[in-house]
Amino acid sequence: MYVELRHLRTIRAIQQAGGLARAAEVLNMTQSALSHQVKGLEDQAGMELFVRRSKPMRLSAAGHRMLRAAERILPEIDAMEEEFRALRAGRTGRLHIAIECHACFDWLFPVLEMFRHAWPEIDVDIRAGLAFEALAALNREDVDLVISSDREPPPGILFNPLFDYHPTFVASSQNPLAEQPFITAEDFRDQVLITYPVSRDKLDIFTEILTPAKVEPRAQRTAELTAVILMLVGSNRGVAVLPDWVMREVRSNADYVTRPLGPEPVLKRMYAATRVEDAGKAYMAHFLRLARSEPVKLQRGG
Amino acid sequence: MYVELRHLRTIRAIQQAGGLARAAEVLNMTQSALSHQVKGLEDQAGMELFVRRSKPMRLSAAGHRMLRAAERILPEIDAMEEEFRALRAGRTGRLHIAIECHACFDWLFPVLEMFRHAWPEIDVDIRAGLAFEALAALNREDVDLVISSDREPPPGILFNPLFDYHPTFVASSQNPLAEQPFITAEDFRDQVLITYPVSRDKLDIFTEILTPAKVEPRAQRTAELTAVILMLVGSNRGVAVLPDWVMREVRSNADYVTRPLGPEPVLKRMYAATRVEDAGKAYMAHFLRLARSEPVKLQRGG
DNA sequence: CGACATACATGAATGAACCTCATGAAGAAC
DNA sequence: GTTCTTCATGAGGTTCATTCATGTATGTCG
Repeated sequence: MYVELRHLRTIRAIQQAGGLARAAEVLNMTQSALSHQVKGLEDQAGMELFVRRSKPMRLSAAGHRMLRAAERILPEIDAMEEEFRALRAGRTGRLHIAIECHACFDWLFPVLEMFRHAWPEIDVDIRAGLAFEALAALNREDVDLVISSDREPPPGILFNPLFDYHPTFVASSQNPLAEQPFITAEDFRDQVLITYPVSRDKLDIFTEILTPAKVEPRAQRTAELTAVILMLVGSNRGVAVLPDWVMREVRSNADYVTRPLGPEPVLKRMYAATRVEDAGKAYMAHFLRLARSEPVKLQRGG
Repeated sequence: MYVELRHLRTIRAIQQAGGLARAAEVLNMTQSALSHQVKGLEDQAGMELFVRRSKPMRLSAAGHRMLRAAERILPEIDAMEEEFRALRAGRTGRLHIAIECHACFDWLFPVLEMFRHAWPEIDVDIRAGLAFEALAALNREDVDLVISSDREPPPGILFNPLFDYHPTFVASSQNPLAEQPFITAEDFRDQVLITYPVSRDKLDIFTEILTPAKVEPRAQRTAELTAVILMLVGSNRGVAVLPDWVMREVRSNADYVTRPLGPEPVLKRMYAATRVEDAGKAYMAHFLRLARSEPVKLQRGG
């Protein structure tokens, strides 16, 4: 039994138009075509879908069952097609974001909140968990945007610069290092380093400082949340290196000291990686604009 | 955009099989056919539904949207097709019943209850309201069975006899007519007659007694429910004529008297009208068997 | 790094499915 | 009874999905 949407449309049209000839007009076909089609469908179904005793033919019991299916399914199809039209028009789309940078939650949430208001139809999501191989996921279209500070764009991927930041040292004000004007790799030998639970090549402190200098901290422990890391640092259980914008709240707090990594301060750039073919999309451009300006405002405001 | 179920099946198969070639096997087509089809579908959609950068091709964002539609719609179709198979096999069907005879609720409910257990898949319903023109509704396939005591079967309709019954007079034991051995038309001249709220040609007392004798009762009032009619009769607010099986409960009650209509008792036959083409159906035969035997048992049991 | 295997795309040809046209039959309306 | 409406039917043409044969790109293994 090979039912097709065409058949469902026919069933519905005949019911609504109250007859085969009228339905044919609605469907832009000849009455003959519809008659043939109904006959074929009834052959497939193995039973009569219409009662022909009275003249304008009417649905039989079985026909009513099929009408029910039609009335469930066809609106579903219409909705999908409407969504595709919107998709083509660029009014809607998907923005699933992967973040390689844990601390980015800080500014990403406010940005997404603003974005959602401007583009309510866009399917927005943050996909944690696949921090690994986020760029591959971008290529596979598992996600549509990756927040990253990598630098070598693979082919087909665009790295849109967002803003610059300083990976910044933070410690308890009781920590001896609080005396120094800046912090170097060697200073970490005696420290417990607190980081996000991700691989070292995703952590600025390793990629920029420790790994090049071949220095290993005394110990390393991890915490998921920025607030937890700062709490541990505040109680002098260790030191951390976080992007400067995270320091907003602790800079005015006497329990903490923040210091640049030195001697010359490390400067890194945050990127939003997208597929090149998404570059032209209006909602994508809007998101990038927000992601460029809002974090900076937050930073200044703090 | 002419989406067809074939396309939805394709989308789902490619997703499940994890690739076009494998999906082609599942769908019993060549890989080439599927490739052409996907291309056509993407032309229709106006965008790529699959990502071809990596080798086994995968759904794009838009493709995922279509997959969602497929996963909603295809089970719906499968369910319908399964139902049609069951319909062809006679395991299922529809049994919508119209009753021209109000008092028939009494035995119809127990019968339907038994029937539902034996044929749980049959779509059972009682359609009140269209007591008028019930036979026309049967022809239009609005209903599948009509409980009636008419006698002239229209072409295409089968009148299956169920059982015979006596329209029986019932009154309060305080009513003077309680003295008589039987009741005639003339006896109603001084009585308030209580009936169901239907036209006179559906009421035995009129068709069999009063109309032929051209007798009009003193007054007529109506009540929907048998229990209400009996209550009114019991408090001597009027008299009624009901099928004998209804009297089951009141016959042993000293407040009531029941009398045959006379001089020779009126005998009527109850029928279940069906379409001739439904005659062969197993569930229909089963229902008729129940409707023949159960009311009689109820009558004896009472 | 080159050879081989795998996976998808393409083009022409075939054939089935669907549509139209012309016409017939059977109710329904007058 | 005549006429109008409504659906059915058959032949013929066109469209469109599928197949076969082959090309191309990607992934994999020695």
